[in-house]
Amino acid sequence: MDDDRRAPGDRHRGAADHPVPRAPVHRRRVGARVRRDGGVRARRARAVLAARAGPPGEGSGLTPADLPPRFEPGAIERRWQAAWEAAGVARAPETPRAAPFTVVLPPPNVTGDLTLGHLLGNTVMDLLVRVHRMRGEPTLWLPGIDHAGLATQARVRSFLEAQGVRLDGLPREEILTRVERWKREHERRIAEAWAAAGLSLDRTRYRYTMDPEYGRATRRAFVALYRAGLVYRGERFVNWDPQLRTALSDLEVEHAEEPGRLLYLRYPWADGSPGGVLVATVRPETIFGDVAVAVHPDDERHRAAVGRRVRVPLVGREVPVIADAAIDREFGAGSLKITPRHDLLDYEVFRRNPGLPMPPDVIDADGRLASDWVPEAFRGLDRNDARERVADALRAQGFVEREEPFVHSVARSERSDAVIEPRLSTQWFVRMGPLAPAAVEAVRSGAIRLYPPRWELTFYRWMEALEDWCISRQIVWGHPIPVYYCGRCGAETAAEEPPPRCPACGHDRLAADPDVLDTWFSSWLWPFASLGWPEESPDLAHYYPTTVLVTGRDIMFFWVARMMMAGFYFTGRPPFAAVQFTGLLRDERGRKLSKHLGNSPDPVQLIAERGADAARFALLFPGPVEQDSVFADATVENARHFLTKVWNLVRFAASHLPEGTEPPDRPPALSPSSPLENRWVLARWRRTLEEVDAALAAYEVTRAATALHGFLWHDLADRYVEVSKDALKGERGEPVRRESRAVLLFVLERSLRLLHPAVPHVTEELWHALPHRGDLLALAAWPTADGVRDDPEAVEAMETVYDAVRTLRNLRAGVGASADPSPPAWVRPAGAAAARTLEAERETMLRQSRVGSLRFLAPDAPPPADAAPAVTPAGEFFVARPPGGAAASDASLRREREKLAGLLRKTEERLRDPGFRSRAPPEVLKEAEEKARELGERLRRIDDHLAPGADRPTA
RNA sequence: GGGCCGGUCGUCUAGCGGUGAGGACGCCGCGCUUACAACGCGGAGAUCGGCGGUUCGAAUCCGUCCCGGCCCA
Repeated sequence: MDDDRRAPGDRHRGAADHPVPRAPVHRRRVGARVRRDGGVRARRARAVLAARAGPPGEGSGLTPADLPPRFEPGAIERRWQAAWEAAGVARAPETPRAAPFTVVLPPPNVTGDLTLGHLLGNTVMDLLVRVHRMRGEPTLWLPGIDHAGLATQARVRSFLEAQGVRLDGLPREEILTRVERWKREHERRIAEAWAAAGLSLDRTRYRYTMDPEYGRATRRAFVALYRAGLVYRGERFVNWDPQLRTALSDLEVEHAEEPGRLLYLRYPWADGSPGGVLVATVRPETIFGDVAVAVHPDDERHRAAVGRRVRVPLVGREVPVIADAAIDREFGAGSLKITPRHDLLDYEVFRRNPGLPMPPDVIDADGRLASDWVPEAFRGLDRNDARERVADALRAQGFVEREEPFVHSVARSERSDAVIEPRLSTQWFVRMGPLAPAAVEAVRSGAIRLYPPRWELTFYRWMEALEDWCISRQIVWGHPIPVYYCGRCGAETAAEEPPPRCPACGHDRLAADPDVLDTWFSSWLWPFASLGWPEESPDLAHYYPTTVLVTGRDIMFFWVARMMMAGFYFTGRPPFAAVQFTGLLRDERGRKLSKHLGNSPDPVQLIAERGADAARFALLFPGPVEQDSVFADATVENARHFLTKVWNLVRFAASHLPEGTEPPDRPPALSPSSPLENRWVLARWRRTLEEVDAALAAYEVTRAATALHGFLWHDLADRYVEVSKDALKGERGEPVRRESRAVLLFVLERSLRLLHPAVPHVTEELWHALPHRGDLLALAAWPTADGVRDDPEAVEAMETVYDAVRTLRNLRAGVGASADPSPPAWVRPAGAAAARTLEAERETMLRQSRVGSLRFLAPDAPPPADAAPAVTPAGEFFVARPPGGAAASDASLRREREKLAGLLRKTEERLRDPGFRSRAPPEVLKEAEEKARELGERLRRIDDHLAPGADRPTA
C-alpha cells in the first residue's frame, strides 16, 4: 500500500517516494538581512526595494518598459516570496483588534513529501487567507507538521530495511534517533515546498505535534478523559497488524473482496460412529483453537447433532456441537467452527455459551502458529504457509469433503497492507458515545457548516454508529500513554507527569505503560493545541475557534469529526465554524493520482517547471475544487496561457499610461457622454466583483476563479482593450483619452487585486508595473463596488453592438473579403432603439468588424445591390461582394431561415395551447408573444432577401 | 448488502422548472492588425445516460433501470 493517509494534512495518496530533486528555489536572504531592524514600515520599504532590484538587467524605475515581453515565473516568484517574508505579510498580529480569520493548516505528516493533493488544499487556504487579509481582518494561517506515529515508523522501517537494517531489532533510543533524523529531513523539504508554492503561512507560529508543549496537551487530554471515565482499558477484539505488531483502529483497516478457498471439513463424531459434522472454513489454520462447532438452533439438518461431541481434525481434541442463533444457515454447510480468540463472531458465540474453555492464542503477535494447542509440526509457521500446510494435512488424512474457490472480504492494514488478524487483546479505548452528540448537534444547528453541504448526510450516518476508538499502539514512535503501574500493589495511575510514588500504596517503583497513543489522539486536538491549549495563551484567546477548515473529505471520520468532538469536550466550543471539503484529483483517464500508478506529478517539480502561480491556478480552474476533478498537463498549460494573457494585458495598459499617471485611488467618474465601452466595462467589473464575493462566501473558489478568468480574458482583453484602443491613442480627443486611461487602469488594477489571492506572484509583479499606491499588492485592500455603478443599459447596448460586429465579420468572411480588406457595408436597423444604439457606436462597429464603410439605410430604402445580407434582431446587415468574388449564395441565409422557422413554429404551438395561455405567468406569455412577433418579422425580412422565385423552404 | 457523488458537444465542465443549452481544451477555416501566434476572428460540433411520471412547460422535480467513481458493512 502506498497510502499515506495518516496525518490530517496527508489526505491524498501518492507521495513521491523517489528522491525529490533539490528544491529549485534558492531563497534570497533579503528577509534575513532586514529582519533585524524594527518597524513594519521600514521593513516593508526595504523589502520592496530589495524585490525591485531583482531581475537582472532591469532598471529600478517603474516605467512600463520594465515589463519584459516574456513571462518567466521563476525569478519573479522567488523575489516576491522574499519580499512578503521580509514585510511579515503572513504574520498575524499578537493582539488582533477585530474579529480574526483563522485557519490551521492540516499538518502534513513527516512521513513523506508534499503531494499535489496537499497543494490543492493549500492553494484554497492561501486564497481564502489572502482575501481576508486584504479585507483588513486580522488573519492567522498556522502551519505545522504531524509526527504521524505509525505511518512514520513504518516508513522508516522500510527505509532501513532497504539498507539491510532491521528496525525491530534496534533499541528504543536508537529507533527514536533514526525517526528523528527522518523527520528533520522531511520537515525541511515540506517547508521548502510551502515556500515555493507562495503560501502565506505564519511561520512564527509553526507547530509540531511532537514538540514538548504539544505532548503536554496530549497528556492533559488523555488524563482528563481518563478521570471522566471516557478513556478505559479493556480486553477487546482489535484489528491486529502482525507485520507492524500493533493494534489499529477500525478506520485504519481497509476491506476488499479477495479470492480464497472454502474447505468443507468433516469433524468426526467423538464416539467413533460413522459420519460427523461438516464445517466450512476459509481459515483451516485456526482449527487448533477450536472449542466447539456451532449450528443454528432451527436448522433441521443439524438438529440431531446438537449436544453430541466431535473431534477436531488433526488433533483429535473433543469439542461439543452447540446451537446458536448467530449462525448463518445459508453459508457453507450451515455450521461454524468456533475459534474464540481469532474471530469476533466466534468470540460472541463463545461468550453466550458458558462452559467452553478459553483457548490460548494459536496465532501469535507475529502471525505465527503458536501455543501448545498447536501440534509441534505446525508451530512457528506463518499463518499463510500454515493455511496451505494444514489444508494439505487435512486432505491427506481425508478430512476434506470438498473445496471450492470462494471470494470473501479481507481486511488489510492500510499501513502495511498485511492481512489483519482479529485478536483479543488488552488496549486503551475512548468511549465515543458521550462525545458524539455535541458534534452532531453543531452540524445540525449550523454552528458548524459543511461545504458542500451534502457531506452532512455522510457525517450523521457515521456519527450514529460510532464504535469506541482504540487509541493504544504497540510501537515506539508516538506520545507515550501517560499511565503508570505500581510495582507493588499494581494500582494504575493516569497523570500528566510521572508520579514519584504510587498514590495508592506509596511505593516508588512505578512502570510506565509501554504503549503509545494513536497519532489521531494528538491530531484531534490540533485546532486548539496548536494555539497553546491547555495554557490560556493569548493566541488561544484571540484566534480560537478557527474560521474554516479545508481538507479532503477522505479524512472526515479520521479527523474532522474527532476534532469536533474534542473541540466541544475540551474547549466547550466548536473548533471551526466551517469545513470545506476538497475533491480528489484524477488524471485525464479518470484515475486517482497516486504514486502507485506513477501519474502523480511532484508538486515541487511542477512548480519549478511551470511556476507556482500556474500550478495554483490549474488546481482552481477549470475543475471544481469541491468535486473530484481532472488535473492534466493541459490544465497547467491552460493556466499558464491565462497568466500570460494577463501579463500582456498589463504590458499593454502600462504602455498606454504616461509617466506620472495617478494611482487609481477612486473609481473614475463617468459622464453621460462617456464612451459606451467605459460604462460597460465598469459595470461588468462590478458584476464580476459581486460574483467573486458571492462565490467566496459560499466557499466556491472555482466559481470565483472562473468569473475572473472570463472577465479578464473576454471582457477586458478581447473586448474592452480592442474597442478602446483609438481612445487610448488619443484619436477621440484628450478628455476621452484621459477617461479611458483612468477606466483601464482602475479596472485592471482592481482586477489584479481580485486575482492576487489565487496567483499572488504574477499579480504582485504586474501590480508594480502599474501606477499604484502602497508597498505590496499583498497588503492592498480588497476592492469594493463603492462608486462603481451597475449599468444595465450599457451592458445591453454593448451586446447589441457586438452582435452587429459579429454579424458583419461573418458576412465579411462569407463573401471572401480577405481579398478586399475593407468592403463597404450597410445596416438597416430594426426600430428606433436599435438605430440609436448602432448609430452611436458606428465607429466601434466599423473598426471592430473591419469593413471599409458603414452606411445606415432608411427603413424603406432598397437593399444595396451585390451585397450579402444577414438578419438579426437588431436589423439587416449587408456587406458588398467583391467584384468577381464568390458567387452569390443564399445558403447561410436559408439555413438561418430554416432554424428561425422551426423556432417560430414551436413558439406558436405553445401560444395556441390553452393550458399555456391560462396557466403560464403573464410575463412568460408576453415574452413568448414578443418572441413570435420578432421571429415572424425577421423571417419576413429574410424572405425579402432570398432570390424571388427560388425555392423557399416551407415554415 | 447499504449510502453518497457523477453521467450535458470528441474531452473537461456551467446551467438545477420557461434559454436559439453557455464556457474551456481539442478540431476546421482566415489572419503575424507593434500587449499577447502561449494570440485574434470566424466556424463545425449536444434529441442534456435509458424508460416512465408530475407539469401548460423538464437537462432541471419524482420514480425506476443502466454505466462510472467513492465511502461504509
